[in-house]
Amino acid sequence: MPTVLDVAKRAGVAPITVSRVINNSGYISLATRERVEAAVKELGYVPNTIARGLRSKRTHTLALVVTDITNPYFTSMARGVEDVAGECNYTVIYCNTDESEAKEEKYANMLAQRQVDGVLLVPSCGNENTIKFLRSNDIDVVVLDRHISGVETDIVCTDSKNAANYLIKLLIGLGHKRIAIITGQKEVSTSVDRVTGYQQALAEAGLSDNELVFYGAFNEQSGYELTKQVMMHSPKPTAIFGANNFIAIGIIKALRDLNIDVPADVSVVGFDDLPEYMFIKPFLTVAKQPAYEMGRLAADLLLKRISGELSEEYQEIVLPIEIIERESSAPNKNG
Amino acid sequence: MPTVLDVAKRAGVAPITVSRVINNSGYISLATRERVEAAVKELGYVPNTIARGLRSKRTHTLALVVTDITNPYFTSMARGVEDVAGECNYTVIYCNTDESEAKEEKYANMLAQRQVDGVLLVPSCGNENTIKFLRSNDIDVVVLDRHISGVETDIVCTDSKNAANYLIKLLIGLGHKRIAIITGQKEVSTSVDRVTGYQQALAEAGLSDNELVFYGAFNEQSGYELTKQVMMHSPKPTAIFGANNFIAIGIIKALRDLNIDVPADVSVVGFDDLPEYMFIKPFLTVAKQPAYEMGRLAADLLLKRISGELSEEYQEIVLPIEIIERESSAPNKNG
DNA sequence: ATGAAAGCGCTAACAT
DNA sequence: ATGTTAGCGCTTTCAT
Repeated sequence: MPTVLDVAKRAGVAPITVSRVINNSGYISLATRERVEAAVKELGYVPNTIARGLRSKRTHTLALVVTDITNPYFTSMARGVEDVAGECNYTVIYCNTDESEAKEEKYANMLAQRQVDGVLLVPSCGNENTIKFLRSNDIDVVVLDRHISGVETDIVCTDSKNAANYLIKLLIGLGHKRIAIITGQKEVSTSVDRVTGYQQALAEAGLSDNELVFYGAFNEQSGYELTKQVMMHSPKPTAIFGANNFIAIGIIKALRDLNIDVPADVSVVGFDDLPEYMFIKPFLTVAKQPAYEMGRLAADLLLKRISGELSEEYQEIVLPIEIIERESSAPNKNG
Repeated sequence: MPTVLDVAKRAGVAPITVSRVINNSGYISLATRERVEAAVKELGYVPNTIARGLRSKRTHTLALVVTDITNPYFTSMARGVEDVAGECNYTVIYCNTDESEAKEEKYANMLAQRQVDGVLLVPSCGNENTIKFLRSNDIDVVVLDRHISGVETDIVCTDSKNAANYLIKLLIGLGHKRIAIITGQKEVSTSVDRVTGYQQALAEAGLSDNELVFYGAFNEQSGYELTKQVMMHSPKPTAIFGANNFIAIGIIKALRDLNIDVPADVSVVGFDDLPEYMFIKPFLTVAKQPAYEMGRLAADLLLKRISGELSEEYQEIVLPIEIIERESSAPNKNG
């Protein structure tokens, strides 16, 4: 693969001149520029960002650290990040922490090694170590979604407390008096904020004695299990607030398994919307491809290919498709 | 920030020895190893992957190029890729092409510049240029989901034709005779494969005369519009096959807008499942955060911070939350 | 408007 | 088991 030197020789100039043409920096005569550009084309030269980064201390790379890209909330966020980054010729590395402090640390370390220019961080835990560590490695950080204590930082978020307050008032307005909240980890700001909003709404309605707060984790399983606990409470709540989308799903499933009707028996409200298209009825009959498994196998294959441990022959891996019949397909009665 | 040299001095060894300790390569006495490790810790040394990559020609970086990370099918795939990569200390850059050949080319270029070790590619178009270009830059490629013509390659995919064939047979088994297929671009292999499976199933049932094939794009809008066209056909089809999840959603919405009942009037089957949690009833009342916008604003803020064009003060951007009332919250009738 | 020299931080290749 | 030397490809710095 050609380097600046090759291009320089071809164009009869010094390497630095090639650099100047490519980066549009400094003064270059039109004639020189044209000769250099011609040489670049002829040789199919592609500048090496790695080498550039080593010298210039800018890698033109960002990282997005979320808890789980699979949560549609973070998926949308990721797409937003990538769109802007792409427009600016930045590249985005993404990482899933699964709310684990250990994974967050591991990734922070990887990102520092990689000299990314900046990190967009949804903090998995309440503490400021990651931010401090990244900063100590000259990496800018913008926090997303959750507040962090113990350190000042750029942050983009919403007003969870207020929204939670509003949701609870909505339930109170519907006549509910025993309202439970099922939320995430105590250490996460959004978890706490949503509880605070909940408590304030109850207090304002003189219902503070009815507080029913359940901390857990921001996933479906936790929502499911805590709902079963909640419903053993006596008297039972008539409404439940799930503090994120996955918890709300867990709630709905648990209530269904308990034969409790929503909303006739218990009202449910949630936080974070699910993609609009999930609200379509009827349920689709589909051919389901094993997307996650495909991703895993492909990455595995690629890594093996890279390490050279594969024979020359190209491989084709074909995975089975599962057919799932649901209500959208029914016997024909229309001729 | 400390370098190998600093660590080497501190430990009283040569830089290469530090390198050997860090990479677990070559023979190192226990005593030396311990001294080096101590020095690493004391200085808070973090190896520079960029410099390493420049020398060793391995960046430990993969790229995942999909059409749209927002499609849950690709989201799951991405998570699978990242899990494996993370376990191997590889990092993943991801890119959305939106089925655009131009974007694919642009990203291929960016990735070559960045010297990624390998690319996982869902080809946006049928042609082999991207693969050839990447290979000419010493980058390994594994193709995902779609076949490509004109070049041999590693590939991970499913048997679309067969699954499509099965779905159509299922409809035929339900008594449907006029079945339409709404699919994606003619240039995309999965699009063609699914049509082929459809055609074969019809042929086997002696229904070839009833073929109703509509090519468009793999998105909701295309599914929506083509459905309106399909339903102007006379006699109307009694079943429609949507060749991916977004198309199927478009179909369902169009039929709803046309006051056509699914499945009483028209059966619908799709390709690619939607996340399981999408099939819960009732519809949740939620507080919806503007995730995409948050991502965009945060990336923007970070890039500005990196470029130094921001004042010293940290910024806090708080976005509004939208409350969406649906059926899951109802008046209390349970005391 | 162009170039020469140096060096970013690391590791491959070759000693010892 | 450890060290020396050189150089990856680029851009900064300082000339001219």
